Amino acid sequence: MAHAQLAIKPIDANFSLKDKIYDSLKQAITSMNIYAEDAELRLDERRLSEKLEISRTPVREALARLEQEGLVHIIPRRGVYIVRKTKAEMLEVVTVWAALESTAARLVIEKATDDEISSLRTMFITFEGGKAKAHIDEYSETNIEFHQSILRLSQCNLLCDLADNLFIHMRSIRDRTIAEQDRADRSIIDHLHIIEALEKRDADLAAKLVREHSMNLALHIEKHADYLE
Amino acid sequence: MAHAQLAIKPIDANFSLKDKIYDSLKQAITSMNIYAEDAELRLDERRLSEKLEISRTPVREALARLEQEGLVHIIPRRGVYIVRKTKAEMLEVVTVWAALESTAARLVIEKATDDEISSLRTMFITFEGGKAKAHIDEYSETNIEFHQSILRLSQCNLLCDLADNLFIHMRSIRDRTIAEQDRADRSIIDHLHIIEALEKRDADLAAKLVREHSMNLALHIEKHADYLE
DNA sequence: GCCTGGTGTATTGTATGCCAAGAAATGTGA
DNA sequence: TCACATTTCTTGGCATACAATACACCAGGC
Repeated sequence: MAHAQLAIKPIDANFSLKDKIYDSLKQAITSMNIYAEDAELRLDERRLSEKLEISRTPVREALARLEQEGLVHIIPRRGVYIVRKTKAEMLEVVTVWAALESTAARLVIEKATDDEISSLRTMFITFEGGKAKAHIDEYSETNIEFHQSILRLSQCNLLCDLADNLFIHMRSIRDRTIAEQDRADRSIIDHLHIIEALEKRDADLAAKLVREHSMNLALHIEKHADYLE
Repeated sequence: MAHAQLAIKPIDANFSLKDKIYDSLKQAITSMNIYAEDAELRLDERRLSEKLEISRTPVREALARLEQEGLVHIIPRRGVYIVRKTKAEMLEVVTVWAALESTAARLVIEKATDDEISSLRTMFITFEGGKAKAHIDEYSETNIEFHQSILRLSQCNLLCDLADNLFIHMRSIRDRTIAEQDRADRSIIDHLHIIEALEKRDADLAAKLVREHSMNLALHIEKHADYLE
């Protein structure tokens, strides 16, 4: 039903072009395939500002933030380039990711309710019994959701934020890391074991399983990710 | 002996005001006592640019980076403020720190030589036998050095960088966390145990000891850091 | 033909000016 | 005197102008 008064929205006064551009660029960068051979890694301030129909200043401030975050690299007087992680750097990302999620698992055991933990189970019902083969795409999403759920349930914002940043890089190569079917099946089994450890409130075991699960990804990258230089 | 060729250094062309200001401000912020009641948390773009004798633009870009890093908070049209962590946030910092250093310990065992590990011992010779009481100031430095050494020996840049950022916040309250003497003595004992675990190449034990050592700091903050709001 | 140096253009770095939003100060009426 | 409106001042947001550099291209000399 319509109100009799003019429906003025509270308006998000936190709208600043700088922030919008930051979000927009971040979104654009994370959703493009950085590792394609023909990927355009150069970012042109002027073209960006023209395309967004604003001046260069807020664009530059957004780029400064992205550089601090490690998504782009600014070479003075040369230009702005989207960062491609080397294989070694990607392995570091996964290693730190493992550290963060493993600690998150410990916190989940401290802080999450039984219900919250068991909610993790429900997201895998579709895939139980090795049906992952038929639904690899969906599974890829569920997989991500699972890991993010653990971080969320840890109720540690810093952990979530840092992990999200790392995840950007992992996401950009996920298509090539889950493609193999036995890896998907294996992954589901790992996840179920992790959930069991959480349900038993066995912090050491859960932390260990989470860490090993992530480090398996590291091993996989080490062996097969030749596209990372 | 002098070379026959002209020794031209590549010249650090990475001089950009933006970066210098960033370093300068970061240095200034980390070395001030943020948690003093009379601390001036407000940063004024114009005053800064006048004091540095440059324009506001590079200052703003430096501030944008500092915001992304979490050291300052920019409120649109209101001002720039140095961030004071709440107690809860500081606990998160320590928790994540524990996660990172614990993983670093594992990596040290994988990657460091026996010599590198035993080098950790030498920095504590001065304090052995409970002499920490007399040298608390020096010990505080050594303490920091120890933790940073572990990170360095892990040979994981990402781990080091992230930990350094967290350390900025921990450093700002360290005077009040090590002040008690039994904490200093206890700390040395912990460190020696950690070194022993590293020498035995017992990854699980080392990781556990490092984590617990850091989490003790969390407990201490939880109980005694009332100055954090 | 290749190297050297100069020139022009594209692009980034920095300075500056104007504008709008908040905050503080001031004025005004009950 | 107090509440509220108005003005003024402060301060950050954004646009734009100018300066400096990198790179491509070209011409001339060896």
